[in-house]
Amino acid sequence: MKNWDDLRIFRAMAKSRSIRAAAAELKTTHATVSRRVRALEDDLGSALFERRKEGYVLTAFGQSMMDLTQSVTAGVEAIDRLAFGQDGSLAGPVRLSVLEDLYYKVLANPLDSFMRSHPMIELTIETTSSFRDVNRREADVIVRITSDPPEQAVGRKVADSPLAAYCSRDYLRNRPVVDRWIALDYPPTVSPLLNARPAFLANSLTVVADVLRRGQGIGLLPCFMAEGDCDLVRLSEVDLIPDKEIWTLTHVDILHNPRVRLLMDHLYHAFSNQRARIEGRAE
Amino acid sequence: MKNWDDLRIFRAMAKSRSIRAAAAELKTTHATVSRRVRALEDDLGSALFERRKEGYVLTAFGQSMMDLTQSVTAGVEAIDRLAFGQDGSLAGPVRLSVLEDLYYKVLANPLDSFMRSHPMIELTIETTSSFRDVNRREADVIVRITSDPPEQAVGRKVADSPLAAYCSRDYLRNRPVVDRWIALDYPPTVSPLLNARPAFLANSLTVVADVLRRGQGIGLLPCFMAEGDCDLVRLSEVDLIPDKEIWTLTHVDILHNPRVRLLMDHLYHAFSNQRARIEGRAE
DNA sequence: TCTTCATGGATCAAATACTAACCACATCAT
DNA sequence: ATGATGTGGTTAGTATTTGATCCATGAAGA
Repeated sequence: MKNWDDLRIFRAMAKSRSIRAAAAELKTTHATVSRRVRALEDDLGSALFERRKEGYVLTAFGQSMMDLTQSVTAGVEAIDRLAFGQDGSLAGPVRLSVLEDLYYKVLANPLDSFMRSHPMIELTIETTSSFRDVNRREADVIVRITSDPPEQAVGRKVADSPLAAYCSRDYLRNRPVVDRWIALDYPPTVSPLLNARPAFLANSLTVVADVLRRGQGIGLLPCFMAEGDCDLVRLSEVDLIPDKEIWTLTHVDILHNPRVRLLMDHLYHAFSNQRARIEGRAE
Repeated sequence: MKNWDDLRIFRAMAKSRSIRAAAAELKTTHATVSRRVRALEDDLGSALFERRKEGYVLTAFGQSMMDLTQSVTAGVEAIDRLAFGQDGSLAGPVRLSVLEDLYYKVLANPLDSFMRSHPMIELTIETTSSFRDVNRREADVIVRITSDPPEQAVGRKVADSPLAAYCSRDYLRNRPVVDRWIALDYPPTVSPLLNARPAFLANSLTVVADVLRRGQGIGLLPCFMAEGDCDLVRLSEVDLIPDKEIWTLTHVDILHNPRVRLLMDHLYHAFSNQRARIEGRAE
């Protein structure tokens, strides 16, 4: 193979099945992707993709190629982690991935102080719903709400994240005989399911909380979302419902990087300080 | 990692421990190798090599890197073989690696006729003493004189290659009471060892045969080297000594390439036709 | 000692790859 | 229909990478 780097382009293209999407992922233009893919096909002597109306789709040969690039990619990812882990400097980048709601409700202040204490660390916070892969170093540290943390990752459970029922003071005052239930429809994060048919469904914790604040009904929320919110009241008649756990995670290869350690420690303390509230044991 | 292709340069550099040597292997210039290695070091953030008087030598980090590139290289090699095996065209390149002496004594005419029969095949014959690795597709087909063909390779044994004792007619006429022995000192290929202390040692079959032709003494040679040579006489008093075998080898991934098949078949027939002579059963 | 050879650094013109901008075409919602 | 959006192809100008060359240095040979 003339140019090993073409495999990087090939993989992006195979995954996104579109020249432009691959270009965006690779932070380049579609002209470059097009040219490099064609160069690779010329080099190998066979077509890798077939032009279809659904997009570029792998040929049988392309599929075999994709399988074989697996070990190449794994090697490159391991190299990236090795290099990052090797880096003993306190100055430099760390990337944190965290659910946006968790950032606002729990981590905003602690991360602010983290950045003040370590101004030489370039912290990138990626608040996202879809979780990043620590293997690929899409993020260096991940705060994940889950019940089973992934293999390969290392880290610690920093809190439980139970659910409780909340509503506004208003709603509580003029409470109807039959409660109106507001529910979250958002599988990847938390799954507060009810037998009652919900009157309102939203795929965002923020939206559910907002609707509850407006007095529209009763809803289940993770305690970190609602405890300490002066507009929301917890219904004491409904017990805490154990749900997910909160984990801080990283990869063993980069665990010894001092910036990763600092951030992991800081996160641990941030969660420790707020654990009572997050777990609904406030007051 | 910004550019996966830098790993190709890195590996060449690590193996040759010299910028210029790596450049030669990569068919580029030392300026490029120097730049790319530095670019990789910048990208990874740590030094890969240390400048010593013996040349560039891997740092501890570079050594770990080298280990991790193993799977990358293996993947790329598998890809190369897949692409070559995939190529169903009769027109195109095949590379054959064969010991120079074996080429002259056994394969010269058959390969000449092979090229005449298939003018669209670009046959590259690499006559070399050090054997090529079929895994890396340093050669597509290899004729190897060995007693244990390598794993991973596929092929067939095409002949035994026993040794016999030869000398010139001249020497035989004026034979001294104590024979002068001419011996080969060449481990990688054939190892005709004797208890008698040799009067002459050479590391080339051609040279040994030449010295024998000049009447300098008696020597052991593989039959393919001496049988049919009108200047050399076999000593009937010394029995045939079983030694190595001759194998034609390729990689399973490229076995179905039509050019590889044709060449393998042609080689098999070439050896079949001359088997009696090669195995010392001539006349 | 002096010469020869090979090594790697530095420089700049030439080759190459890249980006930005355009286009034509398809899909989809209005 | 029709305009908006997203796709990939093409091309011209630019930016980057490369290769040829010169240089200084150190090791090996005469």
